[in-house]
Amino acid sequence: MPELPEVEIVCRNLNKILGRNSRVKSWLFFRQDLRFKIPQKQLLQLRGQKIQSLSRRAKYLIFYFEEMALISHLGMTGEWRTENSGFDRKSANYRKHDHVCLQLEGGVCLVYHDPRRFGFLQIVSKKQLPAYFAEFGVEPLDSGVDFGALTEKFKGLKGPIKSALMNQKLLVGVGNIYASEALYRAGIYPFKSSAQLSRESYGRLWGEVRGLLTEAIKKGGSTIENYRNAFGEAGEFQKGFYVYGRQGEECRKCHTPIKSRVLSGRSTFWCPSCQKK
DNA sequence: CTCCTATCCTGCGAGC
DNA sequence: TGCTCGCAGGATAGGA
Repeated sequence: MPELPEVEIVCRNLNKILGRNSRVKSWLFFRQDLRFKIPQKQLLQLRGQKIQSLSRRAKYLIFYFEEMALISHLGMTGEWRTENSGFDRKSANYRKHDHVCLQLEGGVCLVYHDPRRFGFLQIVSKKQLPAYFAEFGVEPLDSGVDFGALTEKFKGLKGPIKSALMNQKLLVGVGNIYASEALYRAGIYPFKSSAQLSRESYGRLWGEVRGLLTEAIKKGGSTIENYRNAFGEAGEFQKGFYVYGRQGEECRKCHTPIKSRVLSGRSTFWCPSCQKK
């Protein structure tokens, strides 16, 4: 589920909830061995504190407290959902793989659910945040991104363009699905070397990345109107995929069968006619 | 340096 | 029906 659009949607939905109830009452821990061990003691120290704001950086959620920040990464299968106060392990709506419950004053609980446990929660001081994200690339949806400079960086790379597009040190938020989709939209062969791609192609690619992510946020957001029950779930956008998961099916534009091949261990999809070598 | 592989986990669908 | 296999949207350590 979570590439940039999905994390952005979770962030927006959580913000709606936190607008009303934002003070931490306490925490419940059902399981602590996520990707990293849950920092229980530090989380408990946040009791009584207000969540000042919640934002997204790359595929990470950041909850801001007085001195500290809580970082939440959803890994592959992480979800936050709401439950009413009184939720615990014995509640009827407790689900397998619910690991943490953040109880807010005012009667709402935020429950972190993550079957594969690739996600994590970390506490860092707010001062440490710039260092934490120092190695991360540009936000594709920010205004004022220097895409010319990004193009030059990409042109200095050796590997295939799809790998570069997924490298979070250059550009954040694009994962395996949106990489294939963006390259399709831009008419770029995924295995083409980053260095050999023309500046014109890069110009198209950045435009398509932004358009794609924006559109995905819009579609996901529309399905998740009833965010209190369903936020965190994938939206409608998968219906609009042009290539992802469509190997053997016809290209929506030219009817050529979509191909797929593994690149760096990740399934890669493209239309051999629309995306020429 | 850069690139690829394996790995952390559970669930699901395909195929037998 | 029930089993095994392969694969899944992230990120990183370690080897070549």
